[in-house]
Amino acid sequence: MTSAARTPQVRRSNLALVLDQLRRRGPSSRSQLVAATGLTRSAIAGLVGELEAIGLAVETPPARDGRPGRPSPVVRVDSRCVLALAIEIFVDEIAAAFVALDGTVVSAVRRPRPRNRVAVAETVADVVSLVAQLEAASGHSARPSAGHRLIGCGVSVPGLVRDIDGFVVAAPNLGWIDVSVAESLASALRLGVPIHVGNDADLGARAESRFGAGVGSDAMIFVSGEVGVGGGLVAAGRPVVGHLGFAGEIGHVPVNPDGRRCRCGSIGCWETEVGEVALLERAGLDPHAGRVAVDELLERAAAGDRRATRALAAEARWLAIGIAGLVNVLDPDTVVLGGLFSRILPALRSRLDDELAERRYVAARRDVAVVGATLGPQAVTVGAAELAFGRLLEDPAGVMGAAVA
Amino acid sequence: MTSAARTPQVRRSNLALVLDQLRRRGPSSRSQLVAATGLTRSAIAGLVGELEAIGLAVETPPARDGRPGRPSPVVRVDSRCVLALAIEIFVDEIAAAFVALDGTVVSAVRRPRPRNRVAVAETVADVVSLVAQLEAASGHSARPSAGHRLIGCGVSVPGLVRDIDGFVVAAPNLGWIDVSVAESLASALRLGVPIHVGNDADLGARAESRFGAGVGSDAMIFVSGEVGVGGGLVAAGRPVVGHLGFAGEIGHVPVNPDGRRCRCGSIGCWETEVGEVALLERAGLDPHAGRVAVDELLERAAAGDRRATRALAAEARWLAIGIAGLVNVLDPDTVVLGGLFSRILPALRSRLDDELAERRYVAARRDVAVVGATLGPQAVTVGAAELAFGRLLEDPAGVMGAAVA
DNA sequence: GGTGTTTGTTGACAAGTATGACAAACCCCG
DNA sequence: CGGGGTTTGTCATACTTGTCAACAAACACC
Repeated sequence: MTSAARTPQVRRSNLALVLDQLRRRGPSSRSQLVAATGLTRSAIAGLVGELEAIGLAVETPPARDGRPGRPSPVVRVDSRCVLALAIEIFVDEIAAAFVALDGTVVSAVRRPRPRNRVAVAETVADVVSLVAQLEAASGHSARPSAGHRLIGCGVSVPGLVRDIDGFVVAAPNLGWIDVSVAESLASALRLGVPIHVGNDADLGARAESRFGAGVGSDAMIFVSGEVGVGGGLVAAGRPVVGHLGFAGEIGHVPVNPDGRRCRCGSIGCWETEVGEVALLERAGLDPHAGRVAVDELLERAAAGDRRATRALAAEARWLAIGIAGLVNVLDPDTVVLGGLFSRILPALRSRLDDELAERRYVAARRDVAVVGATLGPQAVTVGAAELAFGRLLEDPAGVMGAAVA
Repeated sequence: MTSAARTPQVRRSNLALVLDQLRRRGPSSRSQLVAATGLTRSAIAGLVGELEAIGLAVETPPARDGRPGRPSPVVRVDSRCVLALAIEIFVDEIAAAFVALDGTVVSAVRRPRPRNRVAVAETVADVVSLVAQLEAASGHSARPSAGHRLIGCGVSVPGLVRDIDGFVVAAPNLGWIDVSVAESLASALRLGVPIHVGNDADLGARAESRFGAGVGSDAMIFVSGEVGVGGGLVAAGRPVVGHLGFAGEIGHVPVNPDGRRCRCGSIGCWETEVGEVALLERAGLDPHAGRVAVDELLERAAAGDRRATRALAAEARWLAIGIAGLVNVLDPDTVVLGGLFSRILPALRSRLDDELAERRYVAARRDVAVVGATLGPQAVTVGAAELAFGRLLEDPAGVMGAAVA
């Protein structure tokens, strides 16, 4: 409680609370909202009414549930009125999507791109054209229009993103250093809405925490394996961003002091031992062949290939070493594995569990669920939208213009 | 904001806010409180009046500061009215103290104990006698009395403590497993106030964050080196406890997969490479000789002894490896070194900085201050009291009985 | 001693939730 | 089909809390 609870804050906070409940628990009856929030029936009536008036919620006639008493109308998040534009910038691909407030992806387009076309200006130009394509494909406009209102834009970048202003301090895989992506995109797209930038793994974590494998967990770690290894943390139900917003760079935790030099300059970072490159190298496959090579590896292992099996075992061991450290530091109840790791999880599940049990401090007293991500590649999309919705979720009436009769 | 902002909540929250400000910034004028909280003069007047009425704050006549305008009375935390009883259980020592609401240790006693007398029953008996000694020495009573009111009791234990109920799940150095220290102490001491139990490093972190080297930091890591290595985390200004309360067990992060077996059962835990035992062993000294041996080591190193210097260098290297990992994961603005580490920090400062710079991901873009703890051994005392004051700080009027004319 | 500035005090006001009475809508039962 | 029991929405009212504006008090400065 850093800020004072001034009178208008009360309304704002309760409005946000109701909206949050609706998003968390899905469509709920007003009486359920009363029970969940502790507010009175009249207060809930007023709050729901306001959410409805500003176009964030809709009430549907009560469903007959067979229980005595007057049936309570069902309130749900209005998934048609407001949208967020999610933009994802990866090394070999860019993507754009419209996402509704309830986390559903309304429309999405993605486009691969050559590895030699990742400069900032080129990327921005490509994104502009991709957004135009998205508008054409979806029939929606990214600019404020009648039916659907664009509320914000979230951008995913594989790099260190400063929390306060979305400044990209470094994106090694893109060769970016000190880039104001938000400003560039703002002037190129001219959306008229704020643009927020976030780290891809952080956004994935946000999405999994809200809509995916981390639902219900108040202390979660998201471990995403792609070319590099990224992560996002949730503590006390909230994303951990750290001082500048760089929290979650778990790929660069030193795990092997006698290991290989990492492209970050350090030695024995976790991502020199786990992830696509390390896995494929150990299996004797082309380390830069991407997803198809991983599938090949899994097939070989399933067929009993010795080298493939050993590569997976090594991956499990190093994965366990890193996860054990994170678990001991952060004591989560859930560890969500995303990207590469969720694909190979079935193949190394038992080995991983064994290694983990051996390395967790007082392992017997913990119960950490290590699970695969459930949103797949949509996680980053939804997370970027979540970032864009941030202000709206904190102050629904303020953002929507609060003009209520 | 998970809970609804009901009407009385507003008052509670603002009361807590004012008290928090007074503790954070020290004695403040009412006008300073107005500026800091954003509340109006009349609201502050009411809140300060209530804090005064329930005995948590005192107003003193304004000091002449030479500026125009009506001088504003100075409000300070009343350090006489309420006390917390802090009990510290270490391997070779137990301690008890009365701590005031402003963090000052009013009276303290400590007593060494033989290593073969650490069973739970023995410890509880010793604590009871120590508290009696404290009462005699201080003239205060641990039971509710007229002048000073005991508000709670905080207990520090070197082990895994479950957050919700203070259940000690494991304290390896004491040989404790699944002990309800709170219940045992409650029935032995009969204080009439709630007893809270916490991990020693977590409590030290709390104290350093509030009153020590971490003041003003909203993302801090506290690394405490004693026989083992413990830690406490602060994110977004709040202690990170994790799912069960076990967060901060940084001593058991795997840092050396080819290292020694740790007493926790795992291999290559951080505390097998740093801490008193590792340091003394490398220097060729008795690893269990304690503080005097460390002093001896520091003297030798200052005198140019090769082996001592090398032991310190190794300590710096492994310390940097662990800290770099934590920094990359949590992105703090401050790393506070406590216990052993703060004592040897001057001797390994430059080496540590070099090693850190080499291992931090995108090091140039970060500015993390690595500093020594400032509270010394009092940190745990103050932290335990802080834990005991917890409820009071969240709901001052509710705990104090709110009888205001 | 007057003026300007800052701040505490006071009472009227506004915003929001809580309360309680009442009506509506459902189930069950006869 | 109608009455009793139950749950819930609605409405008017009360209460709590912070805000606002006017005024008085206490200081520095001239």
